[in-house]
Amino acid sequence: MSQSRNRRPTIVDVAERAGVSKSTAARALTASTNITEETRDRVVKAAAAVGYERNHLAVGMRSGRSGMLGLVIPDIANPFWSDVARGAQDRAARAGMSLLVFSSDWDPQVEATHLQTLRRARVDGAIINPVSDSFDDLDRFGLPCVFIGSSAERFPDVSSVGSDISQAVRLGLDLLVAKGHPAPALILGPKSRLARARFLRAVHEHCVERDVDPAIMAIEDGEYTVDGGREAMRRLLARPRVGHLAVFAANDMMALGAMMAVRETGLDCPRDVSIVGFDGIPSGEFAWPGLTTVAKPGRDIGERAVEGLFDEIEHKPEHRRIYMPCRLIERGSLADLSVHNPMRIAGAGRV
Amino acid sequence: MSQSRNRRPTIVDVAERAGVSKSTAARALTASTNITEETRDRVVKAAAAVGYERNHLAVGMRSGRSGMLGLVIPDIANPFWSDVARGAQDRAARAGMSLLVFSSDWDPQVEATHLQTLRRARVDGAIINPVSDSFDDLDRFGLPCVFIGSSAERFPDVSSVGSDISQAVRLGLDLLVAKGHPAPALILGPKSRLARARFLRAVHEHCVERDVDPAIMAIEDGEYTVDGGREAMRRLLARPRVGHLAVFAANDMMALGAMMAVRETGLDCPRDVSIVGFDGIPSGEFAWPGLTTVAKPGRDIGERAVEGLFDEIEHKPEHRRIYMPCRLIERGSLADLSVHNPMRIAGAGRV
DNA sequence: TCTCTTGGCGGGAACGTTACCACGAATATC
DNA sequence: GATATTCGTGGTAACGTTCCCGCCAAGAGA
Repeated sequence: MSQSRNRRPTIVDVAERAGVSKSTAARALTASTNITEETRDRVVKAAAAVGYERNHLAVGMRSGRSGMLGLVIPDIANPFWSDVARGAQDRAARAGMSLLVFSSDWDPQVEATHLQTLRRARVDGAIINPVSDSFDDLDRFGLPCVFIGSSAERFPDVSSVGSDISQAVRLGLDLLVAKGHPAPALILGPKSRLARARFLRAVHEHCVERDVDPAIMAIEDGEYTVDGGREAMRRLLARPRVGHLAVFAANDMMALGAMMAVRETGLDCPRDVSIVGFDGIPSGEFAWPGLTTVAKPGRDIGERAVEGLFDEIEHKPEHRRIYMPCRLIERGSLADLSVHNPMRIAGAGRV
Repeated sequence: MSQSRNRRPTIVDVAERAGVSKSTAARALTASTNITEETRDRVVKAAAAVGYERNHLAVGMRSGRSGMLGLVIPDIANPFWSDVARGAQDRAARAGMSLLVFSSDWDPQVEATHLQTLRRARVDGAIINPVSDSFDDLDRFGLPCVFIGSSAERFPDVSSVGSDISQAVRLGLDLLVAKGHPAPALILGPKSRLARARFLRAVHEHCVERDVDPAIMAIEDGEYTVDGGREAMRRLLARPRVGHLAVFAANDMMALGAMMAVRETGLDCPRDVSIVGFDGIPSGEFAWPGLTTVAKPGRDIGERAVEGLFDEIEHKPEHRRIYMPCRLIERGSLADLSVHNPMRIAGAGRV
């Protein structure tokens, strides 16, 4: 009588079956204090018997903790961001929390909508790659919040997790120098993007350390896409030059586009042109030649963002900015022109 | 007094400010009946003034609808599945619903845990790529549910959305035949996988229609990975053969691995070996030569799955099985050996 | 034996929302 | 002009959970 067939069992169903009050049933199923081992056992058995599953909506309402986290990224279908999502999801699941995932498509309007949905869903916190330059909603957002990605830089009073661009650029440039390309050309993103400035600053720092004038490096801009990279590379190839051309692209998609442009021009990578990318997307592995690149630790960034969010939710310490180290992936797109390379004599450079 | 600073405003805060009862406030903010335009206006203004956001936890508890959907896939970082997730998320968002995303990593144990989390979260329904062969939890799952992927085939009494393998195989085989490869070799998945049988059956059907004996096609098995494809291709190349070798791989990763094996053996694709893949992952575009493949409509599958789930939630009609058509992506990995191809004389085959 | 403490348990309120019902006023119908 | 209908509004219960408080019994100490 107490439990109709099509209703999901509640804690009172469990209590009735175990012959205790719902308070006692709740205690048995949660706290470990003030309860006889024998009573607890009876309740647990009753819960299993009726197929009881705790209603997290009710728990969330009562406790003010929904047990859910929000993740707002530009595009879950983008390999880098899906990697971030995977890391975040894993870390959240390990803590018994669920992840609400949204794609903003780099559209501030869409982003605002998703943030509102997050607030309504009463998530306990959110991880956001902010697309809107202003992010007016921030003050209104009113939830524990961690930013990810380079655009997070704009908001000094919010904790953030990103990749260590400076270290990444150093990694790429060191390799280029070691392989005999002391002043590679640069393919960068649009001037409006903050990431571009960050990248360029890191390059300059590296240059002054080596006592080389940054001005001698050729620079072309483009959108962070395959086509953007292709166009930029075409312009680079159209410039007068002597000998081998080395390129450091600020994004793997652009690097892949650049590689296409090289091939379309009838040249060969890495024989005539060397290319180093930045991101570490899977496609780089299957390109030919394989794309040498500096890989961002997407998954780790996702994990650390969740951990940072936990801090934010629980202790509210000082806001922190975390930069995750990137790592080099050497494949075939970079020719070794260094003096110590025996291959150099044969003029091959093929890897 | 009514609204302390650190509490989020509720509907009674709105009601007090608008000078109405909370019932009226609720009506103004939801139903469009039995309310004066003037009153509604006052309430809406009051809601905006106090920064009211409807609490979906409470709504869900009261209405029995949480407004959330669950998605359980093997790996959100896998390009195909992240595409599915993107489609599902878009469609859900369009209906004002949120998506809880989980990765099972092909582990039945992990899957079971996620399903339990979904039930506890009181999602209104779930989209699942079932990994466990038995899926004992299905009867216990007790939620509206749509399966996706070829493994869904095992469960006749659950609605499912997948790609039309039969049509996809036909597409690939038709192209191979048209380009002068009447009996390509096949690289398939492990014998234990249902998808393998489905693929092979479709090939056989196509063969009988063309009056060719399927037995003349060489077959190699492997895991659905790059290495699996590489090994399979090595074995294929080790077999005695005359002239050009054409291969139809049941998975893009395997196809990419096969392409590597070809290169590692000192042969050239597509001059010596033609390769056609199946999936349509982005990496295929950047490989060299570009991978000709049959693309599964991942995003569409995600969208349709959500739509099917809506049907399941609302009307509960008959269970349905939906097969989404795949589409051909022609790139450079398939040589044209047909009699009508002028290039054939030159012996190039390069695209 | 009486009081005091302790541990186990039940009753009730509260979280924020919406559905249902009742009430009064205004309009429509005869 | 009396009754029926409609419309706008307010009060209240309920969704399922947990927390606080009070109660009772059992044991300890005087």
